This record gives sequence, structure tokens and C-alpha cells, in this order.
Amino acid sequence: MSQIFSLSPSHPMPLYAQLTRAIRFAIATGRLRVGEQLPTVRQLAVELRVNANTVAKVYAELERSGILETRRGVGTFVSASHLDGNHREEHEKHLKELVDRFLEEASAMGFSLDDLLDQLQSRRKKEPN
Amino acid sequence: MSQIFSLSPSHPMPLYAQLTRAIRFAIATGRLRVGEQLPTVRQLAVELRVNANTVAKVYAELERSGILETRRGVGTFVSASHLDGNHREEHEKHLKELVDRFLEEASAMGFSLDDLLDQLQSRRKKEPN
DNA sequence: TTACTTGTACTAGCATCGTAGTACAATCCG
DNA sequence: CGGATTGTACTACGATGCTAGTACAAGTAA
Repeated sequence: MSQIFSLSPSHPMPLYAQLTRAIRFAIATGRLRVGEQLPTVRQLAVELRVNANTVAKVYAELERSGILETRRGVGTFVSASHLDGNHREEHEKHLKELVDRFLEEASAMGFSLDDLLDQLQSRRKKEPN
Repeated sequence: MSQIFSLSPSHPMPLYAQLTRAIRFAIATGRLRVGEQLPTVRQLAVELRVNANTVAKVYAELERSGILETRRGVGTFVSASHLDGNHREEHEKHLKELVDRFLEEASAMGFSLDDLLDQLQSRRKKEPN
């Protein structure tokens, strides 16, 4: 179990945000499965050369989001609750919010909804450009 | 010419960013037309209850982006250059970058490209929801 | 030239935020 | 019980970033 996640201290995005995103991504893509245990806060802190508190904050935040569960003295695990209907609704809401922000930013840059759709469509097959 | 732009000091987005976006938006939507003069840095600073430097920074940044032109002792104006081919290419590049960030964030949240497309498609006619 | 208007440079203060350090609390397991 | 392991609370430091203040520079117009 080496090199689970990787952080870039030089990157402008704060460490805790990088880690949050990495964990979410790992779960979303199935690299971390429901019920699986995550590394200990101290363990992960050492591996990532980061303070234990930073990891703890991330775990706590993800628990509030309902995608992790933590039991003291035992560890932190991938929760199953993010699969049920209630959380899927929340998830949908987050998608809407993300798209809202996206549209706002785009329109401030002078792009129309169709510009965005075109650009997104062009990503369907080919990665490059 | 009152209430050109409006800023929310309480909003988490910094004032300069709010103003930048507002100006870009005004130009993109035609509320500010090519060649039109913007308020003086001091004028606008007073109206928005903001320091003149804040406005100046925004004007300077927008000039670097090529969408404003400023002449000392005269004022600041909407540039015409953002219409020509060269700048349209830059603009296209920015769209790609925006979409890149968007896709990254979305995938970290577990959404697929198709999820995004669906959500965007549903915005085509109706605003609500 | 001189007074006036415009944008600009430089600085400092202030707030916010991210991270680390240290000490604490809950749980497990022998 | 008692040691070990887990997550947690609290604090403080450092860095960054935003904004304001003040003084300056460049251009205009009489």
C-alpha cells in the first residue's frame, strides 16, 4: 500500500483540498471501494509529509459529506451511504451548483451556453487539444 | 450614468474580482460598447466606495487582456482589439482552460462528461431548477 | 507654462487561511 | 485495568492576498 495519493506542496491548491479531491476521485472511480479502510491519519500524514491534523480535517469534512465513516480507535472507512437515494439527490444538487458556477464564469467571459456545449461535445472522443 | 456596477463587500469574492467580472460581462453583453469610455478610476472608486487603486488594478488587468485601452489624462475605453482573429484565438484557449478546470472538478466529484452534458442540455430552454 | 485631470507605483496594515505543534479523548485489545 | 492505537481540540505561527493611503508621473487644455 504505497503511494496511495500524491500531493504537490508547490501547487497553489492547498494540501487539504488536493487530498479531498484525490480521495473523492479514488472513491468515484472505484479505486477505493465501499467498506474499505483508509490509512490512519498519522500514517497518511507521514507518507504525504504533512501534519496529521491536515489529514484529520479532510477525513472530518468527508465524513460530514457522508462519504466516509470514522470510528475512534479503529480507523476511517468508505461509507456506503453515498449510494442511497437521499445522497444521490444531494449529489445531483451539487452538480447543478457546479454547473451554475460554471455558467456564471463562462458568461462573464462572454461565452454562451452553446459555446460550452460545443466545447464539451468535442471532448467526447478525443482527449487532445 | 448611475449604478453602473454593484459590488458586495460581504461577498467572499474579492472586490477587484467582482469588478473585473462585471466589466467583462457588461462588454460581452453589449451594455458597454466598443470605444465607449469607462468612468474615471476615482469616479468609480467613489461610487463603489472602494479605493481608487482597486479600480486601477482592474483596469490595468483588463488592459493586459486587451479588452480595455487607457490613455493617461484622458480616460479608459473599451478596446476594439478583442474582436480580431488573434484575440479570438486567445479567447478560445481560455474557453478550453475553463472547460478543463470544470471537467477536473466534476470528475473529482464523480461526474462523467455525459452527466455534465445532460445537465447543460437541460438549461437550454428553461432557466428554473 | 500652469493648473487640472488622468492613471500608476510604492508601502503598509489588516484579515484570512493553511499548516504545524502539542496535548487531549475515545476506543480497542491483551 | 493499562498500554497502545485511533481520531480530535486548541493554539499559534507563517504566508499570502486584498485593500487603503499617499505620493508620483504623464498627459490635456487654457
